[in-house]
Amino acid sequence: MVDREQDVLRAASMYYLQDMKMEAIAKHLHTSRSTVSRLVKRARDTGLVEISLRPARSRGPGLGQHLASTWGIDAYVVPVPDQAPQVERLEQVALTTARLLSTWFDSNMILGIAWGTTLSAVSRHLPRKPTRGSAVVQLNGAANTRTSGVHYAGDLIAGFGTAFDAHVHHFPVPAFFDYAETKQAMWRERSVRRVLDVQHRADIALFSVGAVAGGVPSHVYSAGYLEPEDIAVLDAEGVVGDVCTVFLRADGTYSDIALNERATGPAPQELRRVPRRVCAVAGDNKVAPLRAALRAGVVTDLVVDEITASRLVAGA
Amino acid sequence: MVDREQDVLRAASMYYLQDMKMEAIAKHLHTSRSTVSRLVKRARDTGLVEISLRPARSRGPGLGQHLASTWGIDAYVVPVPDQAPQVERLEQVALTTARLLSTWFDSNMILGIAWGTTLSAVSRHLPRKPTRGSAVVQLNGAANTRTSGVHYAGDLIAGFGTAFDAHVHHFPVPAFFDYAETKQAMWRERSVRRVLDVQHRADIALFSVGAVAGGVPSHVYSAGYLEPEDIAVLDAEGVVGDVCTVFLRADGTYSDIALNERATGPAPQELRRVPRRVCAVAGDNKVAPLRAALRAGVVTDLVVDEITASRLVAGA
DNA sequence: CACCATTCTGCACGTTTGTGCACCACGGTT
DNA sequence: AACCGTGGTGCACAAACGTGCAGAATGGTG
Repeated sequence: MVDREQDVLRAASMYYLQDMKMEAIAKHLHTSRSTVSRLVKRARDTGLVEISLRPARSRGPGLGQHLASTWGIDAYVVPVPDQAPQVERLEQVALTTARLLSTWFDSNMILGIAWGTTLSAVSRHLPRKPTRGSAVVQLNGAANTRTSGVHYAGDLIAGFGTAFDAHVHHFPVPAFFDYAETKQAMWRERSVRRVLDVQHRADIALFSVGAVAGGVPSHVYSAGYLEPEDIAVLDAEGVVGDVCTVFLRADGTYSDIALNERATGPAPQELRRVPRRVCAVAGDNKVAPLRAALRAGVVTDLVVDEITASRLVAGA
Repeated sequence: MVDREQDVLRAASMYYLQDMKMEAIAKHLHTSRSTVSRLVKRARDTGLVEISLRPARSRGPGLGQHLASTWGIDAYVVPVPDQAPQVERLEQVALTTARLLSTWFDSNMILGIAWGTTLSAVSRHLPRKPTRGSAVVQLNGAANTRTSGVHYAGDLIAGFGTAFDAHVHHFPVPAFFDYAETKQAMWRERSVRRVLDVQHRADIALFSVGAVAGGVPSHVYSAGYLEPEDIAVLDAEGVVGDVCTVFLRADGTYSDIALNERATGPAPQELRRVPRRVCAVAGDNKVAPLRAALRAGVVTDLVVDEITASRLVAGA
């Protein structure tokens, strides 16, 4: 066979665009129906076929529409069983996010990503969609006192990179500096500025929110990034969670929180320069930080499971 | 049931985005599997679900890629059986065009359309996709010496209008004026200017090409729009076909063709102001005019069947 | 209230699609 | 040349899906 991929394309086109039965396609391609089934599956897996739903804002009333109009965002509410365990909710949200992302991201674009439990789940579900001239950039540092974070955040970013055939830009700094002065100093270094520059040109940012308290603890609070006294200070300040390692209060404010001077992620104000800012959230303990993030205006596209969404609306 | 459409959405989301079996979805929705099958079908029919293939330009070599790189366009080559009759080729191209169009067109956009056999076929395959604040505008007149053209072109445009819930703007002029002076005069009228103004703001233009000679004769030449002496002049000028009633020579030139002074459609130069210009073509006799249209640079997105595409490439 | 028309539902069945398996073709190794 | 691993194929069966049909729910009308 001269060109295998050509058949994948033809099969997909005939199947999805022209509603032909696999039987008929098989005859056309001089092969068996089973092979056509496999060709079509392949087309889906390699991201050649994109299946998407129109976002909530253009639809009738409902949870999604409510979120959309209340916050002025596009909301994707993922249906989940009524008492689904947190893990499953996370998994479904991650799957949906992965698909949406792969329909949005394309050649010559730059994707900025944070890291954490949610993002890691997203990366596991990414379909492969080869692009050209695109890049993936890490939005905040990952090193802490115990590890360089290279493996954890590195693998994560690499996952996005290979899914899209994108260049990857790592951000080799700790999640939090110990001294704000070090950050100031580093931010003047050209190696760091290069990464910051790529971040500023990002077309899409993908992140979740971190919760200070509750069920599945965010990496930020559990992996030795913060000292006990830091956490005590956060409590005192009324912090409910973070976006890209920048801490937020319940009302969405974040300036004058001391720790943010030492954080490496983009503050909401900077983040808002990215045209499309996708936030994927699942979990009861993330309701409060999610509301804070919405108030801070950092979200343009929200992917959230039904249960979390209804708690968000209810507790408003 | 409080909200029927909500279930359509949930079902589609679970089925397409989360790969759940209909059985499982049925349990969630407290209904039967058959109902879920119907919900999902409805989601497809109402355009809530969009299925699309990545265009040729980002893919490997092949007919589509060749067209894409030769002409700098996005090409969608529709696979058809080797000896498919012209009608079937047209039908398949129309189906694919209809789908693509409905993924591209959205709220607050303006769609300009020509008319003819091909466009009529496209309108038959349009899925319903309700939008808000959008409009459809007729690009060229349709009246001739025998009918006002209102029914033919009118129904066609209405079809697009209802598919998208869009306002429709008719263009109540003949396809060709008998005297160029009349056109000049009419173009100063405010009723006409209003339509021209909408045309100028179009985000997408949809048209085919007309062929002077051959198999399925274009409406333009067969429905009494032109007098025999007009056609003789066209032959003498070396005209191979038309785009929106503007005639083109094989090399894509069109100025100084007398008849174009009396045509009502936008000339290539004006047409090129529309950001996305979709051309749907099927049929051997349309190869020459298609090449002329490509040379004139009026096409950004081409939908064409495999056979026509290969003749285009071959005879270059 | 009774009536009809319309729409929706679940069932049962036939159709369409997915996949484990055995097999074959090919290129690289020993 | 014999060997082996990888990736592809068709078969046959199992799983998943679509749809005609008959009956239930809904919503006007007389």
